[in-house]
Amino acid sequence: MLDIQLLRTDLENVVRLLAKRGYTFPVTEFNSLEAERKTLQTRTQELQARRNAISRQIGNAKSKGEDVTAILAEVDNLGDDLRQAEARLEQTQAALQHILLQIPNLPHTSVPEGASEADNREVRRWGTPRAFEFEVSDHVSIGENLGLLDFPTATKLSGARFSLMTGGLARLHRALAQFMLDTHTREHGYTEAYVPYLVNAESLRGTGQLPKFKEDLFEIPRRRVNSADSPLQAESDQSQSSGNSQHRLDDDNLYLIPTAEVPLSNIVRDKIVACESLPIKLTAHTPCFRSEAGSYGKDTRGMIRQHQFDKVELVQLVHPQASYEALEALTGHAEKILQKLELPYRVMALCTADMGFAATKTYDIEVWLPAQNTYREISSCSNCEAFQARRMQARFRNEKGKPELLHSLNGSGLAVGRTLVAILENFQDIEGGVSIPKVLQPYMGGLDRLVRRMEK
RNA sequence: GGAGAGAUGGCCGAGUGGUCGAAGGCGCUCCCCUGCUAAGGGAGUAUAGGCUCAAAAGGCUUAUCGAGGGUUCGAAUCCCUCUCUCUCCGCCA
Repeated sequence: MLDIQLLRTDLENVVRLLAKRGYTFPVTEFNSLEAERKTLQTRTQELQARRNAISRQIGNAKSKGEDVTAILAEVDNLGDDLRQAEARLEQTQAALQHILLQIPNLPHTSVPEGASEADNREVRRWGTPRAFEFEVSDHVSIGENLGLLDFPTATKLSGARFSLMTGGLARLHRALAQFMLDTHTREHGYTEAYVPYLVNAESLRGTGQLPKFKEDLFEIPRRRVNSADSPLQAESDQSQSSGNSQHRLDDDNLYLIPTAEVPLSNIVRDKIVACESLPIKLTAHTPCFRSEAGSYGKDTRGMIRQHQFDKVELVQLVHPQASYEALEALTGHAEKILQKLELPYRVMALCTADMGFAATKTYDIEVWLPAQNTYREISSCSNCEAFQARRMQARFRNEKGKPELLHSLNGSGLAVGRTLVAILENFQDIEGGVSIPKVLQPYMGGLDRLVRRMEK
């Protein structure tokens, strides 16, 4: 969420910056709502002040045993006026809030301007793609030929975009997650966390998935007893507006996390942490769930795009002055994993058009996939500045002792499934085996190669 | 799932309709006193808004006592709904 003060004082600049990322700010609507808000708020507060003053007067008079009927007559119609003003103000503020929650973050000055992902800028490359002396297979063929990857059965169990791994492949998957966690906790100073995989709407609003990207999420409705058949309940239900109770019902639902960024970042929601406790660096290995609505036909083969995938997430909550430095460091932490695994990759600075909703600046890390003969995203590292912190009311006590919004960053370190894909494809051999990167071998009980087991 | 008890500031805790953003204590900050230490005295110490001001300072003002709604001129206090926490019973990895 952007600072509404900024919209009031420097709207022109905000509109210009948002246009860079292809977002058209509803200027007229905002201005008229804002003007309305101002009038209504002033009037409401005046009425409230009057009510408070008169009530105080009544209290005074009563304590002295004086007659208050004269004063009471004075407030006769104040109540209605006030109620009306309050209701209209609330409506206007809700409308403003609605607009505010839909506005993406402003791009940082260092972000390349662009119209599509084609305008992303390569920052650096690491490693050299291996030259194969045979025709490479993709991870699906490799995994299936090993007898360790089974999409038809996964489809039987759940449907499209799920996968089933067994044996050495399942273990390799687990080894990867362990290896990543160990590296980040032991070498990069992150604290490991175990987090809920189901979160409430408030948390998702905090990190920016709600309200705008609801259709990307898996929603778990809370079972509620229908109280309509209980006459006692039904009666009390009528006292509430139906719109309100509907709203509450929605808000009560839980959602499967699309990324551990949500639970990790929301740890500081509604908190004011001590300045000395920054930076807070957290990592967690979790499954992630995405409905992938709107990606029909994209990456339908294999485990690149799944409804459920594992990821080791990195989150940092930092002092505002340190956030861009932290973004470089965090990206480096994710890169380190690929380096240790000896997987070639490149780092892309996303252009204004390709960045996520909450980010001011994002680096994507793309790993080399021989079968696709291209680099594919395996991590996305973003600085959100105060955008999420403002939604979450996540603050720290600054040097002057005043609460100030902190900056939040997140990045994958890394997507486990895609890393597995990269290993299968980059380390395949001519016999259909896959050698296991050195750093993973201790996690595999010393195993150095996946091979097809002889059928008995 | 059943029965009960709760939710107040950084923490503890008082407050059952009026001047309460909230007593008292602890903690913290500053000042005073005291060779040092210990003890003592004083002052301060929530957050988010709005209006005003060129800005800062300041001034005026609103909201917030788990959340939402209601009653009332007036709600931390009364009523309703929900959420969460704790205790006991049952069930369970």
